[in-house]
Amino acid sequence: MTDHPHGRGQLMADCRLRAATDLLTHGWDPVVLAALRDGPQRRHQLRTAIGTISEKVLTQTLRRLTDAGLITAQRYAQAPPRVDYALTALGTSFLEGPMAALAAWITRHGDELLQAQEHRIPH
Amino acid sequence: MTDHPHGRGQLMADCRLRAATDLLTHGWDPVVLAALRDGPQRRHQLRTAIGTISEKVLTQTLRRLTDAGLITAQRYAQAPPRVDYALTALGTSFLEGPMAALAAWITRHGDELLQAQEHRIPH
DNA sequence: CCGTATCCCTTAAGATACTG
DNA sequence: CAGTATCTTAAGGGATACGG
Repeated sequence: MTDHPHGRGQLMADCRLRAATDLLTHGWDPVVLAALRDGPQRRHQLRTAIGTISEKVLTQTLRRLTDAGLITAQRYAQAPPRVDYALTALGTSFLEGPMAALAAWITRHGDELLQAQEHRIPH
Repeated sequence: MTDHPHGRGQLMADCRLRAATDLLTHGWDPVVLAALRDGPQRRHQLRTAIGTISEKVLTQTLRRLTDAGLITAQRYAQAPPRVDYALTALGTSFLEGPMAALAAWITRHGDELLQAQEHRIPH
């Protein structure tokens, strides 16, 4: 879903809307953003805080969020190297806007959602 | 990302949060939900309204949203068959809550998002 | 410590032909 | 018209070993 050779029809033809929804189609993006909520984190701090993310996926996620302008990568020229990741203003607004709305919706309707899925008959 | 044999760490360990974010990891889900915004639609109406969704994917999406309890499938015993898809109260609340928040965020910050991605150097 | 490079598996998604 | 079946491609994700 990263590239769009097809488009998703006129309803979401707006490139901006696609770009934003893509921030959520990558399941780890919200996790990493949430992990940065309380201030900058070094890479391995993120890794341990999140717990089960792989090296590769963490790298991809950080790069994608950096490219999108939601986080910054502050690099210190040291040995051993050190990199601090932090939310940008854009990232913070995304966290406090859409993601907060999602979290709020879950606290209200999450039970219904889970309940419905329990009734699923495993084909 | 449909199943979760791994979990996403303690930050998002809450199953309800995962269930909700999964509604957005399937890129077509928001599109179909948005297409139902103005009332019930028959299957082929959705197909033409959306434009580029394939038969299979439309079926999968409708089934997933139905299972999640966000939409209903009203079946009429006719020949030729007729099925009306409509938002449930849960689906409407999802549309008016998280998705509206996302749309609102885009109108404010979408430009910054696109601008950042333009500066991406294609590896 | 911060990443990269591989290898492998799973799945979203597209295209098309076909059934009730 | 609604939906299934089948095949194919591309990409996400996991694990681990290696490099700067």
